[in-house]
Amino acid sequence: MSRRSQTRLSVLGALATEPATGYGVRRAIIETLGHFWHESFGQIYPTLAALEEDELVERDADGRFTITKRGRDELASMLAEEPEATPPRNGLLLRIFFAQHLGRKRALELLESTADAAKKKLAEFDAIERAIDEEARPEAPFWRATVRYGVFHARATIAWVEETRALFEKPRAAKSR
Amino acid sequence: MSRRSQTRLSVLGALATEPATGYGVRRAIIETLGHFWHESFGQIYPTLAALEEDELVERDADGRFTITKRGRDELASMLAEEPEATPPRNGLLLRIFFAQHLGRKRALELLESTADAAKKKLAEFDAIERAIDEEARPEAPFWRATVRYGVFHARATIAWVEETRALFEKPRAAKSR
DNA sequence: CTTTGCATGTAACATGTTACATGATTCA
DNA sequence: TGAATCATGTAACATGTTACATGCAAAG
Repeated sequence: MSRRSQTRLSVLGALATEPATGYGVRRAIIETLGHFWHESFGQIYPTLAALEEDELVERDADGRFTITKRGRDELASMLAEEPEATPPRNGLLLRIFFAQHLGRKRALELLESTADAAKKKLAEFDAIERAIDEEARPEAPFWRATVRYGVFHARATIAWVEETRALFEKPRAAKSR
Repeated sequence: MSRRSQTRLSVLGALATEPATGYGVRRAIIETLGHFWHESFGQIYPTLAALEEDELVERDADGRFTITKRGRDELASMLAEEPEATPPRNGLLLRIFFAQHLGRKRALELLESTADAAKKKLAEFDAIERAIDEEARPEAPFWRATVRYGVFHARATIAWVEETRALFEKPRAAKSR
């Protein structure tokens, strides 16, 4: 059962903040968790149906879904489980690892585009941080923590590119056969 | 076609380094890429059969697979593609984001176990770095780069936990930046 | 009156994991 | 002899994406 569905968790979490339609759940997830979570309609609608079946959510008169008491209990219990250790699959590192077959020039280009993407994210995170501060919701510390995670890791990526660029530019060790 | 199989890429890459049986491919991937890549037998065997069908690999007398010339070309071309942007699904951040429903104590425990795991990884990365230096292979700069990525990001996680712990322990002081 | 956004849903497909079946070889 | 490791494979299942079909309502 290792790969229990975290879709349920994300949907219940979204509804715990605010009742919404299926469409609205997706929008909420994109707007708030977009940088580190993703759900598609093909997952959300069947999940909502299953949650309703289990009486964890209810559909109100407007067609919006509201989380029930049992739903909140279930949410708390799912949150308490250890986060699923996603099997690691980092496409960037796969390419760097085999970069000998890619060539130095392309490898350097890959590094640059990685750094550019990280810098773009940093700017976005900065905007999100300010938005959270302005709203001053009770959830603010938690939301802020997720954004800060993004900031720390984007900076780590940029620093890694700096170091790695130097490593790749040195002709000494990086000569391919 | 956005979700092209990167299993092919990892298997071809492993065979470009050294011919191996299906079992050996898996072992090679675990030993070398284990921290940022994963393949299961259920993927490897059908992938090897498909690669053989496409004449990208050949089976030699001992039953080991060897990459062909076409296989090397295909590998180079796959490496040149932009890394797949894996839909973001970070179970830790999902829990942190909804941590209001989890409780402060459990949230802090989650932070601590995250930091512990990161510290353990740092030690492992350190050992791998030294092993790479000792072997002195031509691939060393690239292998080293992947490990260094892990180091930078593990450190980022530890630093983030430090900051976040403070944020959770006294939610009033949410002004730092 | 047409485009855009809201809203729901499904079917086909792609991907990937887990559990199992099977057998050979190596080594203590 | 018995355990561990090497080795191959498949079937059932879980998960998730993409493309499509459908329709309403608001805005321009």
